Amino acid sequence: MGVHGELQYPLSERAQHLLKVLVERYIREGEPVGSRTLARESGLDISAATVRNVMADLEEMGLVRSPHTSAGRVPTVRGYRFFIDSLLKVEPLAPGQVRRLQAEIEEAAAGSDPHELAERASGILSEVTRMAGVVTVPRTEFRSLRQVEFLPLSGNRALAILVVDEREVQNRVIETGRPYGAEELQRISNYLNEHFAGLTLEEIRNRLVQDMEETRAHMSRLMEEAIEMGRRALAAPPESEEDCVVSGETQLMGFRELSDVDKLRQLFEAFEHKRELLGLLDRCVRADGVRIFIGEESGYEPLGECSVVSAPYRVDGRVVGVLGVIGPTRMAYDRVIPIVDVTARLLGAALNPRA
Amino acid sequence: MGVHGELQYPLSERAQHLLKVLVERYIREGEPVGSRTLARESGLDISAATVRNVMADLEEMGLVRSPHTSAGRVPTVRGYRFFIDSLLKVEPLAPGQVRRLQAEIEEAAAGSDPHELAERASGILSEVTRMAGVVTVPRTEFRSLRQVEFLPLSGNRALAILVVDEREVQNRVIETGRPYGAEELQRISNYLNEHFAGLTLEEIRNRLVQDMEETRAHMSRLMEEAIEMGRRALAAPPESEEDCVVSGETQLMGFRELSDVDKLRQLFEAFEHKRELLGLLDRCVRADGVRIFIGEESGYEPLGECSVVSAPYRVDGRVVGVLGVIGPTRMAYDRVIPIVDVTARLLGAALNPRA
DNA sequence: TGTTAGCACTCCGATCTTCCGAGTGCTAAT
DNA sequence: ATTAGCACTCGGAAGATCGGAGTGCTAACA
Repeated sequence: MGVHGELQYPLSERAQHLLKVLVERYIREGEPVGSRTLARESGLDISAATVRNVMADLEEMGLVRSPHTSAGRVPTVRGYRFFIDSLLKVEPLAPGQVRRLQAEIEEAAAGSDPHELAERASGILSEVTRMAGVVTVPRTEFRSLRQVEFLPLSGNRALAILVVDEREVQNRVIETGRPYGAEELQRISNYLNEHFAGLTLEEIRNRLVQDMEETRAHMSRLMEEAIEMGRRALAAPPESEEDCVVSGETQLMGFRELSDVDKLRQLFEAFEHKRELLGLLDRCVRADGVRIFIGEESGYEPLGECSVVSAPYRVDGRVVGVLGVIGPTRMAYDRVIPIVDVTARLLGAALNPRA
Repeated sequence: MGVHGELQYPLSERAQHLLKVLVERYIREGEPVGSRTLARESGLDISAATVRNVMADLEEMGLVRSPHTSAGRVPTVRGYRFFIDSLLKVEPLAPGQVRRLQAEIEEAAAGSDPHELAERASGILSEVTRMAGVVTVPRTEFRSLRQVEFLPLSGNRALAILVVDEREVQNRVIETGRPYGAEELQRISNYLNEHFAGLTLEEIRNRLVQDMEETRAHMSRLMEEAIEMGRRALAAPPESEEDCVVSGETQLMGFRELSDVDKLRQLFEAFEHKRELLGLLDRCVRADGVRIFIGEESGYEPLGECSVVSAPYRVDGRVVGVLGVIGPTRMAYDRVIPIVDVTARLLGAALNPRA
């Protein structure tokens, strides 16, 4: 962080303090802050007129603006940015809160498939922040295959059942080129289970390609078919709109700044087109911790009045998904940031293969 | 139909016609209809004053009302009811439309699990009606078991995998009382598959209870365990909020009558608490065809300004689910009713076990 | 008896005005 | 550099006005 908030001119201690108080107050009250109020609130022994001078500077730097001549000031996107990067100090979440979250996440993780888990996690985020929660379904690439089964279907199709990691069952219909009988399929699954159970899906995928090329010469018919079948069954499923779960959108209807039905509609439509959201969230997988997009920073029009606070979550040190919270730009970042941060860790932990 | 719309006093032909024209016009334009307009629009050679007299009658009977002294009239719930039950004639859907729907439904049905199918169907309904679609996930009670497998999990738990009807795979974690090994479980599934594959889940459930009681005496250990395991694996899953899928809620934000953010919020919150919706939809499984709830008729406050047009869908003659459309009371019933009707049939057909 | 023209009346909503308070920018004094 | 003072701006709330659409009622008419 920090790189975003660089300013041409350094800001005096006092100006920074005033900006901080202004943003905090605006977040709390939702109304433009006037010089008088700010002078009083700041704790500094300073007159309104002085504050006005400072405000003029801040305005020139693009950190605040006034909605009209005779209103107070509100933070601009840059103002929020600077506030978050340099002024905000985030308290760690109270241990009690952490425990509560942990309990909820673990309960959600017990015996739900990944999609359901994402739903639950998103619901939890939404409930505790009173804004919208968003969670991507955890990637299963790096989790290990426990067992695979094939069942014949009508025509040249078969049903592949993958059991991953004790918990999750994926099933896919695959084209087989010709009809296979149950026993044949049984032999194929035996072969695959023998050779690949315990490896991660990704490893298996690589191995399959490799085996195919290396040993093509002295491969038995069975092996060949098994490998082909495995390839089809394990082919990475297409990125789906369903990989991104949003919930608690309704919460956003409570905010003044979103009381315009048209804006609201745009926003909600955005939630339906999850592909864009996915793109946005993807941008934060490289970041190590919490990443924040303020208003237009997301580069996504309908989120103009909103901020996204997001964090990747990991299993075994690998990023397998992203979660976050979407709310009005004017949100209590100091409260939301640690929540997102902790939830990401907890979700990762809950996903870790058990002992 | 019909029983709802009984009136104390019979309505003259002319009054009925005027009511019909009024409702149609109101649905089209969304604004109270005045006597002058109505006189012109009715096609009858009649003066505005006469219309006013008729209106007074209709108002007394509670079929129309005026929002305020000097506005035109709008239909009341009873007015809509009478309109739908007695005045509306529904054209069957154009063959082209039917084919389009059919194509979409069948595409959706191909290789999706029931939940996904419900989502897709709901999406289709929403898209074609430009209102919100709602679909309950089809019950699997009456579909036949194809195969069952058990895999050991850690602790006293096992994973049960049920393959139902060629297409769908359900999996559940069950408590087993003691740890079981893979071979043991294999024998148990073999036993169950041998005896029960091909029967419907419900039949199996009954048989299991029956077998348990009848043959307790001369039952082998294996049988006993297999039956107990089967019982657990097939136990009816609890009714879940997820059994009801709503989509396209956003569409509702376009309607004038729902432009109040608070109302809208209530409505959207209602969509999140699907249990109530389920209750409402359940009330229409006994009806044979399309059933309509107008505004307060649903008995569900947040739907006050909305109507629900719903129909059960069947597989093998049995109702396995309900689908419908939710929109403003002022909706084009003549268009929506056949769509819901046809979609229900098509969905049923698409769910029918293939040859 | 049912229909119609005429008329006085009501009420909504759009438009305009007024007015107050909050807040600003600027200037001059400290 | 800071402050008090002051003229000025602007938004928004609270009326005031006004036109139009539509009504109910009455009296005349077929």
